Amino acid sequence: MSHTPIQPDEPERAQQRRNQVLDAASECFRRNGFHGCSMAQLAKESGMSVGHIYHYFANKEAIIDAIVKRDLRECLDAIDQLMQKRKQLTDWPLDIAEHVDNALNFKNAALQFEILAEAARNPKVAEIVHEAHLHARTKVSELIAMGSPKPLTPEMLGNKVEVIGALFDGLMVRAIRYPEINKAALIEMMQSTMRHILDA
Amino acid sequence: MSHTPIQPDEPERAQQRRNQVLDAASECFRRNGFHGCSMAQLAKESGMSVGHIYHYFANKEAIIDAIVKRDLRECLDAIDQLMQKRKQLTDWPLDIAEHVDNALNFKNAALQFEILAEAARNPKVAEIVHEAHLHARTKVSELIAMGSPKPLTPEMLGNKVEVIGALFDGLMVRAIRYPEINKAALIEMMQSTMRHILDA
Amino acid sequence: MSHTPIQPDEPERAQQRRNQVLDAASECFRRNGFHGCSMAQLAKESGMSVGHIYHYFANKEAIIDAIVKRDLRECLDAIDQLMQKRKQLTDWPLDIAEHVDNALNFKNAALQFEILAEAARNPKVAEIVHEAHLHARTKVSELIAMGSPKPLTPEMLGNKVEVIGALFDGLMVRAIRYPEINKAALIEMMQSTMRHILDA
Amino acid sequence: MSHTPIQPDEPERAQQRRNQVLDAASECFRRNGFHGCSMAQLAKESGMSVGHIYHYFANKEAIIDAIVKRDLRECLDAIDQLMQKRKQLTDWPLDIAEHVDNALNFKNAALQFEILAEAARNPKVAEIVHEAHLHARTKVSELIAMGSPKPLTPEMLGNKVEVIGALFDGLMVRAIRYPEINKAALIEMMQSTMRHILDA
DNA sequence: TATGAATGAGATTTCATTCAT
DNA sequence: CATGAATGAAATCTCATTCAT
Repeated sequence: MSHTPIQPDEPERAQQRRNQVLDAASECFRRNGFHGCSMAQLAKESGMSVGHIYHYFANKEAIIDAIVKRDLRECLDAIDQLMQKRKQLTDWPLDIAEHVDNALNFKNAALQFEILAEAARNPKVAEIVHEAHLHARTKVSELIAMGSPKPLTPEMLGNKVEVIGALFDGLMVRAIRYPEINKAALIEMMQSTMRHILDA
Repeated sequence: MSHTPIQPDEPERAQQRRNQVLDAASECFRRNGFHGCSMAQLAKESGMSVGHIYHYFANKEAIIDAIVKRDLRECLDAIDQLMQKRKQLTDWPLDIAEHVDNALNFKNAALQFEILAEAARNPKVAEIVHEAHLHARTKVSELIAMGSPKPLTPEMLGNKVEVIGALFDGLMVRAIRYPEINKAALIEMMQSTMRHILDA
Repeated sequence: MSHTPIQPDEPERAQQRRNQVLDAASECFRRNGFHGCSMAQLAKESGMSVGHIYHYFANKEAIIDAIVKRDLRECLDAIDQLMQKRKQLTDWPLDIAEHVDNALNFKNAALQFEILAEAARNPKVAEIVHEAHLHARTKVSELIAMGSPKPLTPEMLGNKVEVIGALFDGLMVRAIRYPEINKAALIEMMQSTMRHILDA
Repeated sequence: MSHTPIQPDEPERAQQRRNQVLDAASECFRRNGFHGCSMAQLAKESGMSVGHIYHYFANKEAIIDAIVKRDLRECLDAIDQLMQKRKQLTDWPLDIAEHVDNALNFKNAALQFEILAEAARNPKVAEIVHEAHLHARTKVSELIAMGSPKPLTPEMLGNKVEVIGALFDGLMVRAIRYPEINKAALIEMMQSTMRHILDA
């Protein structure tokens, strides 16, 4: 004879509401930038009132922080998925097509640069970004270590991770600056380059 | 043989005033972003009145455009300088230290991401950025063609340019995300990677 | 049998707020002109904040348009009232005293000229003014047709309406240019003139 | 052996310069209104520098005043011309076509309403306008007295002047509100109406 | 939980006016 | 006489945030 708990799904409901805001913000920030998107727009696009958004987020900054965290978490998740796949593959570097696609995706890139620009002036965002980078670095290091024919010093490993990371991040820049890039040819050259780095 | 210029400093004075604004804007935009920097701040830092800035620029957009153009022009100039040097060097790729420095410079990177984020939503800025990319692409292509042991198809050449470009642009991302990066080790790996790409 | 309205005062409240602004604007525009009256003044006189006015009106133009519409609607209403009275009167033209009063009212006239001056350069206001004129023309036409001893062609009717209309509008000009005008004597001559026009 | 006077045509030159400004202002004020026309626009359209306009006019107000004076003077001149003609005509009222044209001229009307709106809030302009009205009133009174079959009391005369004046001023309103008016038919009815007033 | 009315600071832009040259 | 650089106040409009309901 348990009485129905008073608010058992409340946190869940709250989480859903938060996500409603974050989904709208993700879209809106990509399109207009953090500072080109007003709380009123966010309210309209998320289907809730301006005032109510403040029940879930202390202020706009908090929404930005959450978006940054969420986006970077998605990047880390993508790396995790890659690690799962990797265990079953022998010729791992061939599998980069999807990641190149991701890097060249305009909307992803737009948000990344919004985040990087914000990180360059907002210490809190800088901290979030830095932390995420360290996480990703660790994960990718493991991935590469697994695939390396010979044992590597941590320094060597770290350098490889950064250079490979730079390659993909550099692609994101092309999503904005040079969208007509030849993706297929690019993939081939990326693969060759990655093999060189991994084998070095 | 007096050659006092008749009125050469009339436009020169205006040019100087414009630069006063652009210098302040360059600083201010790096620190606070295009939209985090008010005309009042710009006026204070450039040492002229708010109203007077509008004698030289139609609106804030025009200042942003000018900053973007100026910054990209500086990038192109850097490439030109590199080409001059290149003619006297045999082992060109060794000379990248300065460019890695540049890419890892925090303030440069901050402005680049501000520009990229703006380009992602402002068509006029996108156009400026795209045009600059094409220019740079052409120049770097010449550079690489000169240094290539064997003749290359334009497509191959283009791919190499983009991948090498991506490498450096990716470094810029690290200036924000991972400033404690080991620059010296990075340079070595970058050189090795570039040699691989150039020789491919 | 309670009939508490469910939410009839929700839009009513908004309507009241809108009117608060329009009442202040009507006063303020008469005194200072559309462009001599700032949003700050409007805010102060309407007892609400500048920002909040923008919840009810998209911009100042919209307030001007609304004022113009409201004022012209009042003119049309005055004509309607006249038509009601007319049905019970045999000697209609004698009843113009009130309308002459209206025409000679300084504040009314001030707003009319503000509107006409605005209409001369603002197409949207011109459209509103034109439309109102056509409405008034139709109504006055009916009024005159009812009072005419003989049937009239639409053209003749229209001409009479315009000339009589011009007479009253011309009085408004005197409210500004010659406020010491002898109103009583004027009424008599206006009546005589109108009779002539109507009987022609 | 008279020495050439040092600055004999200086005032003439000055007058010409003043008129340059007033011509531009007349155009510009009609188009944009007194407050919609900046000194910079005035400078550009009059072909002289902003600063130099201030040599000839104390401030913008003074230009407005001068425009108002000039425009009203032109009206008085038109009346004078009419009086000249009148002396040679027996059937004077037939000659109103030109004046109806004038009243229905859009640009004239636009400026008149600009002036009236300004007069309603600016005491100095009100004074100028009032004075001009009195002048015109006197002149038209003479005109009508000359054409009257029987002697008139000054009051009767004044009333006739005001009503006839109102008729023409009312036409100006139509230039803005109802530009598609049938001018020919209007002239006929105006003539008939004026005869009635004059003969009363 | 949910709304949206309300605020006021601040952003961009314009403009009459002054002044050094 | 003539220029236009320079100023600073003020205008319109936006927006993050709060609060009564």
